Amino acid sequence: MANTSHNQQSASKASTTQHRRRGKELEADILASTLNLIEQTKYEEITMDMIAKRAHTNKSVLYRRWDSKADIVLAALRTQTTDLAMKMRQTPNTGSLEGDLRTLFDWICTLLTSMHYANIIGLMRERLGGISMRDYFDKFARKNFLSQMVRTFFEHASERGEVDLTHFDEVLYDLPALVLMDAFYATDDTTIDRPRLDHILSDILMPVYRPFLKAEDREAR
Amino acid sequence: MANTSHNQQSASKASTTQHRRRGKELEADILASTLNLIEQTKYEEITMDMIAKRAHTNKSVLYRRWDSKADIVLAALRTQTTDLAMKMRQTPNTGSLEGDLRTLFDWICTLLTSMHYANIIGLMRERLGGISMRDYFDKFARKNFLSQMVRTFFEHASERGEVDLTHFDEVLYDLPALVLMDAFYATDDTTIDRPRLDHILSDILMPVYRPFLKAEDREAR
DNA sequence: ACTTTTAAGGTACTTTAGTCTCTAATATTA
DNA sequence: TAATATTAGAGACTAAAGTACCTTAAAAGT
Repeated sequence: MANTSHNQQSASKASTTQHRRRGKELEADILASTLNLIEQTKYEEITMDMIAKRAHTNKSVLYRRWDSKADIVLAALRTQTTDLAMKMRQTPNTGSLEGDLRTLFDWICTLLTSMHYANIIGLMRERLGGISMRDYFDKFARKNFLSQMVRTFFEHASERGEVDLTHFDEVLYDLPALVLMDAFYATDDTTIDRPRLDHILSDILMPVYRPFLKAEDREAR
Repeated sequence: MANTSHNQQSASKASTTQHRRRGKELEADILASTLNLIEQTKYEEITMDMIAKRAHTNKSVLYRRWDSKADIVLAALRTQTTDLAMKMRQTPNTGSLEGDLRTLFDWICTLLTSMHYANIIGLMRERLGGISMRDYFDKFARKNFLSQMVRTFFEHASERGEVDLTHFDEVLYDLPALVLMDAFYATDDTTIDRPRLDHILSDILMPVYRPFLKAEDREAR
């Protein structure tokens, strides 16, 4: 959305008409440039000056909007996942917790095998590894697309009376993201494919979630 | 020539005899100083020069032994956990997987409530948050004390014929560390106490591990 | 139209991780 | 004891994140 509306007519200094960008327009351009960079360069090799230069603006402007390099990169990334969430239509609602989770994992699988996102694991491992644990946990864990979606599934399940969340722990919403993160980072051969994802869902996540299902819903499997 | 280098010996401590430390002796002093610093200062506020100065040595010496700030801090931390492992005697071997895990969690609980380690959560959250995801996963995940110990439990259980690891996934060794990490970082009220730990073990970890127990061992709980 | 306020552009500065290179003390070997 | 090899000490240097401050374009208000 709001794509490349205005081009930088004259790339160099000889620009006759300046059209100084402001507000959302400038912000969108900066995030697009950041995303563009992170698709080619790993996190620690990106400099704020590179981002500024590519967006034809300047470091001060960046720091006026975001507090740090991690902030701007994560913000850029979030535009992408939000975009992705759009493509994937809205939150699944199959009528059962396990069904919703399977749909989500199908999406992830599609995402991982699709042309455009084929290198997303490499991206996570190589390009985003420089992000700090604090930035990850403060700005990404539990705020990320995946964890939010899992939380929603449980809210829906709770409304349906499918689960009893009396002894539920917040950690559990984040578990899929954590386990996938660990698998992405720590797997030497980077083949996170459908069987592996199926296994993670069936043999790791579902055994944790199943005890929270009310008795009558537990017969599955 | 003509530099004023020799005034340095009287500068810091009136040490008449120089005794230039070398090898392991120097290394131990540096790690002790690092640990000392990290007990008072958060990771990103520690500078390599601070470490060097406190150890009465110099940055070059640090970089000759370790590749980065993360390296040296994690190395210092590892001396501590190794030390802790000593205090805790060796790896538990109660004769059952669940027993071993419970012993481990008891240790963690003791550790968390003991005077000296009371602020270890704060330490993790505030002092080590600056470590990058890459450093965490490359140098800590699956290499840490906890994950290694869990792996050992499973090896013992496998030798006893208690578990069947045919469909086991490496992620599972790291799961306790991951879940605790998430709980430590993402919990607003930082009370990771015995009930919470019990809950994490009983309601999150054991449900994942139990399916790998052979049928006859599964009656527990 | 004119003034005020807001936000972008630009540049120099500070700090710290990490590198480089030279000198000096100590260990090793002859 | 003397030559040689190691490794510590010292300090200058580079690069990049983040800050400070000032100038300039363009809104918004009068």
